[in-house]
Amino acid sequence: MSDLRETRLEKAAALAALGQGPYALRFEPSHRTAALQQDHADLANGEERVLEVAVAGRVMTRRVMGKLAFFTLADETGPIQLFIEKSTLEASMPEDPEAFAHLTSLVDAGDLIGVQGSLRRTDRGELSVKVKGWAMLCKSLQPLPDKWHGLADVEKRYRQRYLDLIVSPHTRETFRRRAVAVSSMRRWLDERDFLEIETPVLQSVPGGADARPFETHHNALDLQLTLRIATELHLKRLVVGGFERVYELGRIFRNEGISTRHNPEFTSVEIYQAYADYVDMMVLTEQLIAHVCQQVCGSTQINYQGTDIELAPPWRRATMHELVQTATGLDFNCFDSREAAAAAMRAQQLEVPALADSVGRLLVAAFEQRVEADLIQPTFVIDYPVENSPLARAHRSKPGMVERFELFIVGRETANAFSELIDPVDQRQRLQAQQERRAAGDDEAQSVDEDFIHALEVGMPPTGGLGIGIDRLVMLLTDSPSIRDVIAFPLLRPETGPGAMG
RNA sequence: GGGUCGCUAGCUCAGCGGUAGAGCACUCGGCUUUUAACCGAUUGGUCCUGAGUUCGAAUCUCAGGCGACCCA
Repeated sequence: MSDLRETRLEKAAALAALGQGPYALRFEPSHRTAALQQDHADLANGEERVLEVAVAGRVMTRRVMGKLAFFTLADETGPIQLFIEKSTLEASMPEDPEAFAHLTSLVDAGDLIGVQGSLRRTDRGELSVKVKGWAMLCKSLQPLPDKWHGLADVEKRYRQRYLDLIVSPHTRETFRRRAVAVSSMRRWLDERDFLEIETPVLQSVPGGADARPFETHHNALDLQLTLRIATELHLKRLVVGGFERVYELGRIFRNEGISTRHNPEFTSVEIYQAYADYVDMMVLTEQLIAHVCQQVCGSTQINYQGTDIELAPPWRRATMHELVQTATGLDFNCFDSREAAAAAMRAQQLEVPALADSVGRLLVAAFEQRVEADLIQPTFVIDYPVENSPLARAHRSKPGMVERFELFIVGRETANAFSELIDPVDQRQRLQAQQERRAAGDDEAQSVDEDFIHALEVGMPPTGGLGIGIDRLVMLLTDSPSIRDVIAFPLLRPETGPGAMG
């Protein structure tokens, strides 16, 4: 390992002695490789094209055979072969009579080089740059991952993502798609007069979701602060302030476990539209996600882990009550006590969580156990019990319920929306009930944010609000099984011990 | 938090109670149509850690560490 590094440092010194860097200031490529591959697809085997090109990239493989060598050079768009002939190279580089020996002995796989030459398709049909000049751009001191197996160690893929990106075109494509998803989402919202306004990450009262926050401290004010667990309460303050369409797409932090669907920091977009309700938000959700899917995948029909998914609107809408009744035979409207519901659930071999202290919470428990995982095609699950939704408005016609939906795709919660609660008296009671649960030991329960209540007392228009988990959406659009596949640098335990990489 | 599996050369892995192995990579030599190039040679090890069983442990047992997958 360190032998390889020593050898490469020696080669770097040899290059420096030849006036070749090894860390060049700049290089001007004339083309990217994918464009060359595409534009010269018609070049016949063994033919050469009268065209001088300059390309830059990383040397991926080397095959040296006497007085002829083949390298593959990859730029961001992909690979192209270098056809390196001793006689040609040395005839066009009179300043270095050993140009071929230098190129083949001082350039290793992993180095970044620039080459210039003409285009030639080899007898075996590989489009190549026939090299007439070369320059070292950056000497690499570390080996590339195994050229055949790649980065087989999953952990190393996340820990050293740069290596994963170098050797895995699929990983590059995933992050390219993520960028397209985010930018097309912003553009769609901007075109509809939504304003993106940034709200604080550092908060003294975390709110807007049931989750444990990360804690931190501001020295100058000697103030305990938490990282935000949602953007909801500040975006609503902006609606109170008169912005009728606002959103924020950004990072959220929740102090919880790590799984294939959870990373402690993740990205959400929250969208608020004044004078709208949750039915309007359903339409907005399906339009927005279908649009993003079209932009990213070129179609609204996609395949996720072997299952075909159709994202063209309209999507199925079903109440939580109906879904649970269909799946379990239990009609939760009929239960007049928690015990009655619990007994009926046990009769169906459903687990009855001790923390679920009401019929509504049991309904949610039954939903999670028997329905959620089977909601493969996009489905709006509508009308939730009030107990679990302290920021959603009471249902217009169903007592004990709120106007809320969650969007499920491939069995995963992907979006959450309400007709927002704008009654400050009701809101205070709901948050106080949460605070009591908190005092009783539920550390995911919410607290009372007095300034937020004050804002509601100033008056907020009827508003529809929506949150979408960007990471889970990107997983869907990139066919990724784990959230770690769509986060460039997912949280990992730091490496310790003598081999630690920092 | 529970279960299953894994940890041996830089990488991918074999070895499962008796001298530590292969392929690739690296280094050196050869080679003008290769693309996992090929041919030859040389390098390269805290077998995750600790304790135990044994004449003898990479191998068996126990504990711990780290990771992957599944479940909650």
